[in-house]
Amino acid sequence: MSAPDVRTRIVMAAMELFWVKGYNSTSIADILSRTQLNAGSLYHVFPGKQDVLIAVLEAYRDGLYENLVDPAWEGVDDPVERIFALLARYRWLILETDCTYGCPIGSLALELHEADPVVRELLAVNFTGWVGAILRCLDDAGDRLPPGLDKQALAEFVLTTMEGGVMQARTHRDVGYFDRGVSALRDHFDMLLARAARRAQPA
Amino acid sequence: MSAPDVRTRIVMAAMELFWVKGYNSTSIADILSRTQLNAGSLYHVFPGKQDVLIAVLEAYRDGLYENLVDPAWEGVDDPVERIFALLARYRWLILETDCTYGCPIGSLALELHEADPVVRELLAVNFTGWVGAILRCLDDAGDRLPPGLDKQALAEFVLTTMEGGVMQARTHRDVGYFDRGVSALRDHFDMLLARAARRAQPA
DNA sequence: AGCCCTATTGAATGCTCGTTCAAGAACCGG
DNA sequence: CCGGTTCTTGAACGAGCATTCAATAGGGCT
Repeated sequence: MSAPDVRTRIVMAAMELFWVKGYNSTSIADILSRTQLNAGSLYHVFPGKQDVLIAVLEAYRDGLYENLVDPAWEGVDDPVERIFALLARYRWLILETDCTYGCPIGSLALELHEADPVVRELLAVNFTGWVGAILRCLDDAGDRLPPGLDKQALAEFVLTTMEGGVMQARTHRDVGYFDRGVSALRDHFDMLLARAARRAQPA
Repeated sequence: MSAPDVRTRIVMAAMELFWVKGYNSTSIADILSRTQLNAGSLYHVFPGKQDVLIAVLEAYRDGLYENLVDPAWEGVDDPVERIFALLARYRWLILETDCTYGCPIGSLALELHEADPVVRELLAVNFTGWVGAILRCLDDAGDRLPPGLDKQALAEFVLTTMEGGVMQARTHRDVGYFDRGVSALRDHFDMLLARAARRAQPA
């Protein structure tokens, strides 16, 4: 319950500000006023603004399960349903933000056009972590999915569905765009599950 | 062959700069040096920077078929193949830019967090136009697709696949992410076409 | 108390940005 | 060739930006 240290306060404030305003549109002054710190304190901990971004991306990477995946999977055991539970969590975030929600990683990935290699690598790692969580579900689904299915590709496709749905929902300010994307993915899974069942049934 | 007028030169330069560097990272000075114009000339035509953005988005909207769709569809008549021909064009763009390609509209949609209503509407209209082109293909495919299929949703799903694939390909600097997304969408279409054929065959 | 190292303060710096505007050039109808 | 309008020039402005740093405070050790 003790006050978090300076570094943590900065990272948490920057996390939210980068998410709401984007990286370039967030000034150091924004972070300072939000954290009630002075410029020197920030620059004592971080060499520069980009290093704050790096710390934010590391925080997303390290908090993936704790902050996003585990809450979404609470009370959901079926591996396939876990995938859609995670997507449902994003739907909730969209509603909670009046359809202004944007995936923090996706937004940063598209905003930073000439990103430093370290930053780009962290963006990629964040995507890989997310896809890894889905991949775990697909592995757990075992032979309910067709044999020979490229599970890595399918896991990436789930991320694609989320990112595309979030992007369109925000642009149109309408969850329907997200819902229809998830619905299409659901059809995709249903067809895959049906195909696997058809092969398994006639033993 | 005569030199294009000032407005056109500005819009064309801004189109490329916004695409390469993003909106916020492109300065008026960038546009001026690229067009060899002076500040006064730009401000004589446009009230401000945002109006340049609006003109750029209108140009994308108005040039959708001429600059993107028609070239992609040249020599491709089958409506379903036209969808994948359009995606193939994006694949080519990704390769042409060494996997740094980003959809101009998608990038702007995620970069502009607190966008003016006019700008947001134009972003939405651009998406709608793109989806409309896909929808036309789906309609042309007629009863090759299952009856009762939500074609609007499927068309949006194609956009989702493109945006998600482009985003991941760029972040990982690897076309494979785009290819696997398209491949998953191909599977999706194959399964839909097979389902429709199964229903039609046993007359 | 005295010392040293770490942490904080907040004004100052230099830069870039979008935008303005008075002055002048180019154009055109009569 | 004149008068009026449109377009261009390019310096100037003020605001906001990331970053620096000398001065100061705090905390732990002897």
